[in-house]
Amino acid sequence: MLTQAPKGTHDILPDEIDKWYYVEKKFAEICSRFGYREIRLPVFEHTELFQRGVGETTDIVQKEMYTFEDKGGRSLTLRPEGTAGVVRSYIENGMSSWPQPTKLFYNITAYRYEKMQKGRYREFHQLGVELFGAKDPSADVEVISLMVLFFNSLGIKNLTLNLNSIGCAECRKAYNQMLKEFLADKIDNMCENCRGRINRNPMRILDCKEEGCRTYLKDAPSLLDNICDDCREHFEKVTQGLQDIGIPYEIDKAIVRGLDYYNRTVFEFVSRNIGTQGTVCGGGRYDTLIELCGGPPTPGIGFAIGVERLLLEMESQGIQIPSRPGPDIYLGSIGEQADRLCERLAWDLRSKGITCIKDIMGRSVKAQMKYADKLGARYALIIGDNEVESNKASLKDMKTGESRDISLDTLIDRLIKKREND
RNA sequence: GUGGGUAUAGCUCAGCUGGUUAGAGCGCCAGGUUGUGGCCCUGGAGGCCAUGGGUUCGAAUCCCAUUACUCACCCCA
Repeated sequence: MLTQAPKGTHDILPDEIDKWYYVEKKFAEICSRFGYREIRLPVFEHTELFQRGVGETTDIVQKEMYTFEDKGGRSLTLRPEGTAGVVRSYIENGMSSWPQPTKLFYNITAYRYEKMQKGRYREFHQLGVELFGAKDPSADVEVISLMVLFFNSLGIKNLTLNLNSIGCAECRKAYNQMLKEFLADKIDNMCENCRGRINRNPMRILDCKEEGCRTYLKDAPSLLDNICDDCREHFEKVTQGLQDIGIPYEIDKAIVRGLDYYNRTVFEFVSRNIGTQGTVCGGGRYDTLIELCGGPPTPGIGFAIGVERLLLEMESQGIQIPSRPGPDIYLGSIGEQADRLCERLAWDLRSKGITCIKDIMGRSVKAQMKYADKLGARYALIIGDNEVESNKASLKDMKTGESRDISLDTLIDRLIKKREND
């Protein structure tokens, strides 16, 4: 236990950190291209926020939250997702009086007490955006196009964009009634899960994968076919907008999204080759959430990308991520005098912005060269008594293997010049 | 929460139906004559065989439990 990371967490080691930087940087870049600015929020919030914001009936709130009491007796919860916190901040900081719309993006860890499997962790990373104040369908299109551009910029192909509209509260009320009537004579023969859902959240029944239930559901009315005129028009404009810019999508009447706050447009990007947890990205519109949390009535829309799944997908597509170059130079030394000289040289080089590694192990020249090679150093310099005397040394190019005598006084200038040429 | 699989060196794995000092490759460290990496060669370190019980003359190997990892259901990013 002492030497084991908690279940569902994982270390990101130096060898893989470049991938993370790469993806995060790309995301920030694309977001700012659309005018989204980054927001950083606390890892924990008042438990109440998630109960209200995510929804009491959801699996997340009912059984997956990391909730604890602090020493002041407050009930706090590690965020299970990003939207609720952003909404809280939007209200608390009066963002409704900022120039509208408010466009935010974030890069967070999130926490859910879940049983692990491929692509599903208890601590996981999400990249997401939230757009407040725009109810127009073109906001939906913008957010979706941002994601597509992001995936494209990473070279990811073959993700399916699944799209649906789950209508507004009005349509859903009417639809739930319709669904209940449709199921009235069937529900007793359906699975336990469905029987529980019939009163709590009838729509979720459509999601059931049980063979038996599926046959009963074959002719069930779909929500999308029964949404109100306003919602229908909204959805049609969204699909039209996507067609206008050539973004392919599939209508999937089954996606409902597991969080209560969604309405109208919901969508996800799904992969077929990273296991059963194939949803790389999920999101949708939430026009009542801000008000529900105590803010002014404000429409909103957003999505979150699961970074672990994104990286899995990139790996499965064989996408190479450029890794950081090695140090500009390795300074090796033999003996105490030489080491002192290296110490000064290293300081000067680093002060000038040159990446420089010097020996601190007191190893043999051969061992030092091997080390320089493993680090991927561009150049290597070995300082011994002779070099201390003459203030000259031979600079070795680790790529070509060629060496050249140079004066130590000109080392920095030379390295800067060489780096520009590379 | 339900079910399946797995657990031997830092990593990837051998170790057959129980038999004495537990193995390989990679990695790490050190050497292969004077102060220079990659290839090659040699040597070394590193394992209470996940933990705890049992069966047996004898267990890494068989049985049980625990824990962890993993995959699937559920749900989701």
